[in-house]
Amino acid sequence: MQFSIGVEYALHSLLHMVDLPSGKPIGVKELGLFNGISETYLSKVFTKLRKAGIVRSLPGVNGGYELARRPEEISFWDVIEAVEGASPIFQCAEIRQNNILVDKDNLPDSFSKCPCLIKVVMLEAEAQMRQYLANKSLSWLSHELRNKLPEDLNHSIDDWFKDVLTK
Amino acid sequence: MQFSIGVEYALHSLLHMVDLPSGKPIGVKELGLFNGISETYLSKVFTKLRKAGIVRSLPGVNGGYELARRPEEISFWDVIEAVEGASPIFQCAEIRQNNILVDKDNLPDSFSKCPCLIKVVMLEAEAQMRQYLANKSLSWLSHELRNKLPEDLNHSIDDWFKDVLTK
DNA sequence: CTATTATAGATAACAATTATCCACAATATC
DNA sequence: GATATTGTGGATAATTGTTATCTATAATAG
Repeated sequence: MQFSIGVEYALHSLLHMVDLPSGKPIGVKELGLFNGISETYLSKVFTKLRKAGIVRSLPGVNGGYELARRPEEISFWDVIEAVEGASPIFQCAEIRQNNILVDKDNLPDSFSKCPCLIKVVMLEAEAQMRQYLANKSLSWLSHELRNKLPEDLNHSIDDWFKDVLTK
Repeated sequence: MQFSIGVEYALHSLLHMVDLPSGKPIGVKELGLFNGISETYLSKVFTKLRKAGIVRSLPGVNGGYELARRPEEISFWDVIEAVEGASPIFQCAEIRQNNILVDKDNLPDSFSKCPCLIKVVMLEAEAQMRQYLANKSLSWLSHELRNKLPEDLNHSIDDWFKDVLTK
């Protein structure tokens, strides 16, 4: 049970879009090159991010993607949900209905009234994780890394993107 | 991204082992039949549960499995970890090392000193979920269901297992 | 008009999950 | 001791999901 690698691609890419000058979209090609990851797969990931309203696309020459909202308002969970889809981690298969004592075509009232308790526990556990991730924003991540990475690396990164955008 | 169906199989099966008389193991065949799920796959799941020390096996005629610890001391998380394995949900691929500005064979100090911050966030999020699940025990689940399910269904369940064990 | 970029669909390569089968070891019962 | 039952471990098949690529198309800046 794992998150898709697409989540990691998305976060590492979106991170660097925080500080780009507005009105200057960045292409999937550049983001893929910068991160050393598959460009074509990354383009699929960005299509999902766009459909989720996290980024905005600008087709055509010098086009690309830019953040569709302020980075304070883009959380880790927003990104995960966009890339992974909204379905829960624990997909209850309702096997209680397979129980030998239960008639599937005529379920007892207690089943329609109460959801499977195991499912309830799992969903609540997932909600705990979700809450934590919904409180970590892209802008927080960006600031933390500016503080933690060495000055010169931050500088090289800034320069690289400045270079690419003025090509 | 989803938990294996094996987790659901395990929880639904272990649940009914809580109230069995001690010294009376129950077979995978019976548990599979009772829950209406694949017996052969369930046997693989129980092998994992045994290796994790959650159940104890007794081979031979009238053999089967029984809980290896008190149900108060078996948590949802114990079961998940046994079935899914202990590897984290977010398997950081360290793509920061692929970065075009980074020499993979000569990583900057900041990389060896600090783990990828995105990974740190994800692991902490998983820890939130884990903590919740580590606090829900098999005995809690069993008691809750005894209260919530209708009297007659609880009774039929008890009868079914009593029947099977005295065959 | 042309080059560039995102979009969408098809599809391939690969990996993981789910499920089954078989040979074998252990054990209760007769 | 013979036999039937039950777990064990390995091999494998069927199915599904993930990751990655390619192609054709639409949009747009210059």
